[in-house]
Amino acid sequence: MQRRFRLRDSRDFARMRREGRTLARGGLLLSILPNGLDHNRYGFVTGKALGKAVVRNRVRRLLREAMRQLHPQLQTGLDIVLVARQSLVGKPFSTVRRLLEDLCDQAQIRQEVKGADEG
RNA sequence: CAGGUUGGCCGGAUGGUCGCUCUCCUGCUGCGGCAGGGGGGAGGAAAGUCCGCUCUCCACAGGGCGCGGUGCUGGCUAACAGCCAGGCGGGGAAACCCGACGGCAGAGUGCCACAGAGAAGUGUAUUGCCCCGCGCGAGCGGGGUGAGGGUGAAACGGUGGUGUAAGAGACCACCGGCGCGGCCAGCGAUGGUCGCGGCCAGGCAAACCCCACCGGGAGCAAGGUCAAGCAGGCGCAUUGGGGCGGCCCGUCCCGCAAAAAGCGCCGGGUAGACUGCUAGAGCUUCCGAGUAAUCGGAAGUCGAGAUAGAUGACCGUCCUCGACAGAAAGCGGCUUAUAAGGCCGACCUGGAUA
RNA sequence: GCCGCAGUAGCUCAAUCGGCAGAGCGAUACUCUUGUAAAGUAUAGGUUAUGGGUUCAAUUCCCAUCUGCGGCU
Repeated sequence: MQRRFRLRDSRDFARMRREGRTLARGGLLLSILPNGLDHNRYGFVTGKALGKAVVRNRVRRLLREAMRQLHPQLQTGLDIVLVARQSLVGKPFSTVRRLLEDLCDQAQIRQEVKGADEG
């Protein structure tokens, strides 16, 4: 996940909390808000309630990898924030990936990809 | 061979594809970057933040009081509450392990609940022992005494004798303990030995305190440069305001009456970029000094630098099947957490054999 | 990352200079009532966060650990 695709400004996070659309499933929160740019920006929130630094790093890396694989299929011009909850700790990558796909389908931000029949 | 003590090392290995971050080279560029290739990319504890420093700012970091820390001795170190060596005390048959280990006898103050006669003062007397007086007698009154019983976590030396009405360091011998002095060994803590003394002195300083030594405060979110942005107000001449963050002295800065500037307080604005930022008390090997910690020298070597915060995903192979755990300025320690096990030493005890 | 504070009964808090850990609310049982509430009486409830140390004796003093909370850009 390159730096220009990261969501970094705390005011953007605050705007997301106020105006964003939020979906939740299985210990994962997905918030979406249009950003007016020609690309997407992503933010990952892994708070201290998840555990120690190793646990938080692990969760964030899984989320980032899952989002990286899903990125070409998504609509552009969105700010997307993923918030991890306690129940996500210890889940394998396949579970996290499937959870994220389901959330994106529920939010209807996945573009129609021909020839891709996953899930 | 069996049992035990102790020190150190290892903290999964390897290959492919797709990604992340830093850096170098080449090319392109609309100077924001992009493409290709090469290289580096978490730990022994990175952790807790318990100590010590480097560094940065507070003008310099000065004296006294206060406050805090350390506490056997010598050494090592940039420094330490760390390490090494030694002493003393305790545990163990031994190897060895543990110890905040200055001073209640250098002075003063305080506390020692309950129980007990008495908890530290030249103090006390329930039972007991002894003497005197009274009474036919059981006993009662007065006095002496502190050994025994009893209480307690702790009770004012122990044994034997002299002495006495009964006794008691009241006196004597030995022992234990304490203090002083001499000599010997040691840099020293201390140990050994000889003599003298008073008869014996309770415990607690992780109780106040005393003594010796050390410590100015804050912390990389320190600090510096640039950009963007906002709104100003109040105080500052006589023994004024402030640095000084506990106080005082001393010292320094500003002001000393036009304005400006400066300093301080309150309020408002910003949360971006660069820097600090990683070559250092560095690491490896060898040689030398030292019992050791460590130090000196030579040669070689460069091993993270993010900033919503880089190590991940998938597929294989092998093994003894993988724990605790993730850098945020950098070091030296301490403490705590740690799977399956493996490897290399040193030493003690017992047995067997030579 | 750095700095600081706290932990006692189910909850909110006490406990002098170290000397048998208490109060209010709550809980349980009983009385009162036709019944409930209120009121009254009684009872239980604690490894003082955890583990060591000093002391005759520790909630208190010291050290380490765990948990929670706050501040600094």
